[in-house]
Amino acid sequence: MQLSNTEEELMEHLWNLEKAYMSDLLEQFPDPRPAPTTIATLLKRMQEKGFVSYNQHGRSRQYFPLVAKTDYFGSHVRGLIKKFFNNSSAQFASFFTKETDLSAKELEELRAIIDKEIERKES
Amino acid sequence: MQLSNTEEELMEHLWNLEKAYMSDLLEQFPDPRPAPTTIATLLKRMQEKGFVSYNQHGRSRQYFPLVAKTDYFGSHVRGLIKKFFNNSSAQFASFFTKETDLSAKELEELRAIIDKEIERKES
DNA sequence: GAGGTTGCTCTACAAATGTAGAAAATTAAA
DNA sequence: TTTAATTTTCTACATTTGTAGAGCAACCTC
Repeated sequence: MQLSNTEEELMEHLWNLEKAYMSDLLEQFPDPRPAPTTIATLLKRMQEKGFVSYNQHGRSRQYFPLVAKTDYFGSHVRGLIKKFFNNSSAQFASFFTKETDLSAKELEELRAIIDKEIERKES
Repeated sequence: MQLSNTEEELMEHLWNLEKAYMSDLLEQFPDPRPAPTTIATLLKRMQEKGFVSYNQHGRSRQYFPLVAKTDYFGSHVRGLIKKFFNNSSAQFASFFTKETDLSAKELEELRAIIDKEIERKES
């Protein structure tokens, strides 16, 4: 099952913190903070969906992600590519570089990454 | 407002066809086809959300997208980048190349694209 | 040890989503 | 022209999402 939008936002915070108590998570939200019960509900649903677990640490729980950000994100992107780009990563990459307006520096950086990848692949 | 998942799928077909009658759209779906009323409902909602319009063409309507795929997709990706990569395209690109397991050929292709972009930028 | 604070579960409820039947209107087909 | 298929609107209903109060248990504080 998929995370909903709000759940995803919460997950982001959890990925950043790696481990967190309710209060830590609550703190992460910008000012008109959601009610603590809202966060609690979300965490519960996320547990049911298998994205989050916790360690009972004294009185309360220290939550942590069960799914790595890279995994989650990777499958997300693959989904997009499949849906919009006929499953062609290169087609996507092409679109991406053209459309997202990378700076010269970013482009250089990206090329370096790719070169490294190519090298890695060759060995 | 955003398209929901099913709406997005339908939109995909519409982008592919460019213009389409109900029946054309219905045909696009793999076998356990949704009921025609389902498609109709979706189209209606998509019109309300401003993603689709139509020309009354004789008895029925020829639907067409109001939003270009590249625009829709671009803002989608930008959203992801913002949410997951701290708004850094390069960070995203790096992740992308590392994680999506491009083939050697795709990597070469991608590098060519980037080189071209760099060139374009320099001029 | 009485009262506030925190974190949790349970319950609730409005809005959005996924799905489609009923019915009307139109048209194609026999 | 009677019948059958097509397209649309309306209505409906279960599920999921966003949001949070009520209430309870555990703790902290004086």
